[in-house]
Amino acid sequence: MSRPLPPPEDVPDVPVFARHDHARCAEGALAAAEAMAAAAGLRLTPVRRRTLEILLESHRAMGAYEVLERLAAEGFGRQPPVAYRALDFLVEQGFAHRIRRLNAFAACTRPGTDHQPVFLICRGCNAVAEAPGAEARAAVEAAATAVGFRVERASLEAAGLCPACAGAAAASSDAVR
Amino acid sequence: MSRPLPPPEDVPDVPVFARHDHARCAEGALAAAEAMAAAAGLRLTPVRRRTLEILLESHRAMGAYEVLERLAAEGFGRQPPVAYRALDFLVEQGFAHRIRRLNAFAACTRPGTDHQPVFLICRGCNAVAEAPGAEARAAVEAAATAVGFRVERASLEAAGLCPACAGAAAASSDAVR
DNA sequence: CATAGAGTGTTACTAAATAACATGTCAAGG
DNA sequence: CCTTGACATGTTATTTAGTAACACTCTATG
Repeated sequence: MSRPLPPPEDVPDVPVFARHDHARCAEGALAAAEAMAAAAGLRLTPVRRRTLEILLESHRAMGAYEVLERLAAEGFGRQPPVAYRALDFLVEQGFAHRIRRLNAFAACTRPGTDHQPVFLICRGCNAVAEAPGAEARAAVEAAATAVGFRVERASLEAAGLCPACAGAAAASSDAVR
Repeated sequence: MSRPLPPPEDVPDVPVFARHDHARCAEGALAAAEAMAAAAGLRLTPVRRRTLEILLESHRAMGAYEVLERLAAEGFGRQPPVAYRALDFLVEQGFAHRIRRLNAFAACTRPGTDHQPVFLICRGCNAVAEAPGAEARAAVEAAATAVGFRVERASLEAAGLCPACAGAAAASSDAVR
């Protein structure tokens, strides 16, 4: 059974690129995922839960094999499907995202809130943030509709520099001058 | 040497999802690539040229290994770097695009024209079309700027159904009724 | 308490990508 | 003319991603 339930509205909009209380941020996301899974009658089993926790440790995207290594070290299965199944579950439920540019996965920073983010991938520190994507998605939709294409899914990913890394880059190029 | 040159303006805007004279479409793209490479002092060598021709045969995205198989059969090298190097060259020069969602490559339908397309990937026929992406990119840029992120590159990819496949799907679901 | 379905684990394999190194080609400068 | 260096092509070998297929276990339900 999987009865639809309004998502919790108390998930704070965490500014990933800003300093923040990460422990609290991760706990919140985990709690939200737990609540949603329970409400939907889905099982956030040990592997799945642990996988989410691992992703939540940082705001980086992690490869499936990197996750697998961690899981294996903690006594879970050591074969690829173990990681892929857990990750696929998390992605399906919206607790994590697949970052196609990196062939990797990142925890969702706002689980439960209905969002279609643009992913911002910093090439300096590898952080992945989610920016509101409604406008961008509307524009993609419009461009597609204009040629008769029916969009089912869209991935909007931007690579570049986060504020901190851009600042650092500017500072070091100053130093050279 | 690599002097910048204004791109040729005579590349027709081919509607990939519409019926079109594909031989002419492919020839045009190849000619444009040749002209651009010559103008920029770059070498469109046999492997590179052949790789582009292979991609141009269809409007599908092809995996590097699929391309490699073809190249090997024609007497070129049979190891992955052969294909990857040619493909990377084509992508760098804007003669082809990397489709991240598919881990694959597609020939550019409008080489030389300065474009930042949205890719439309049909799950029915695997065709990949390019739709104008200026608005969508502006929206992504705006969303990024709002959180202080500096965008360097963005991939905008939509998966769904092209007009023909959407029509076919509708027809078959009619048939069931 | 039987049993179907979901979940977890395995083996085995295919596909994608890159590192590191050897060889060939060709144009520019001595 | 011949050397030299840059670029291109080829190789071997390895890493990283992803999936198919099958066996076992647990658990909710009739």
